[in-house]
Amino acid sequence: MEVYRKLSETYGPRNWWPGETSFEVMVGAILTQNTSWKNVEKAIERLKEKGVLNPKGIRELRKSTLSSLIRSSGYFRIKSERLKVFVDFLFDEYGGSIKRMKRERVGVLRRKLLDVKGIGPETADSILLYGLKKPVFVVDSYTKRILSRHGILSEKASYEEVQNLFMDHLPHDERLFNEYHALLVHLGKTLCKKVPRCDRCPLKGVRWEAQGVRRKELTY
DNA sequence: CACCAGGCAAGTA
DNA sequence: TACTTGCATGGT
Repeated sequence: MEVYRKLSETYGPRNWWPGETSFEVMVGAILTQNTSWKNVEKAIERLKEKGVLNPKGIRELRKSTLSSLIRSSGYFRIKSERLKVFVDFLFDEYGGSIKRMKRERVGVLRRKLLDVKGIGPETADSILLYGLKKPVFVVDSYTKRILSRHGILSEKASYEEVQNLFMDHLPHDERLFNEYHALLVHLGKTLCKKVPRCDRCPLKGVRWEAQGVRRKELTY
């Protein structure tokens, strides 16, 4: 928790996830796979202009048309297929209603999402946390990198392993998980890159013991 | 020019 | 299970 407090007081509220509706957040979660958010924003904007940024709109678009609208987000052929498969799932399971989807038990919904082709653990958890406000911790490459740089975990620890490290030792609070992950991404983007800038890192000297990890002084 | 960005699935051994 | 490759645009 000391890590969270430090990041929070340094960077302040990150206001994640940008998006006017739950569905918009879910679409963003798929489009941002291995892609910069900037490129996704343009695609989201084009979908809005066309008035199709809703379950019915995506469902009724031709795949080729959808591809052209989301071109800026990269992997556009694969992602148009993934959006199609996702909205089909939404209609098959919940009649196209996000509200009904939200009523599903988290554990059940997570497993169902993981069965959807094109939705892996990070996308599923982003949909749950940022789209539906469920208390699920999202792990991404920055999270892994930061933890491994600090010697907490191996660089190739499994997704669940990293996720459990947080969820086993933090209160299951949606707002905390939201802010914590957003802060880790911000730190990753600004300082914890391939060539790290540890001299400016706000976590210099901070301990992770509140994570349930044995005391470990960070060394820079 | 190279490298990266808020991953995932499919193929191979 | 563990590794490799394809997917693609746009910014630095």
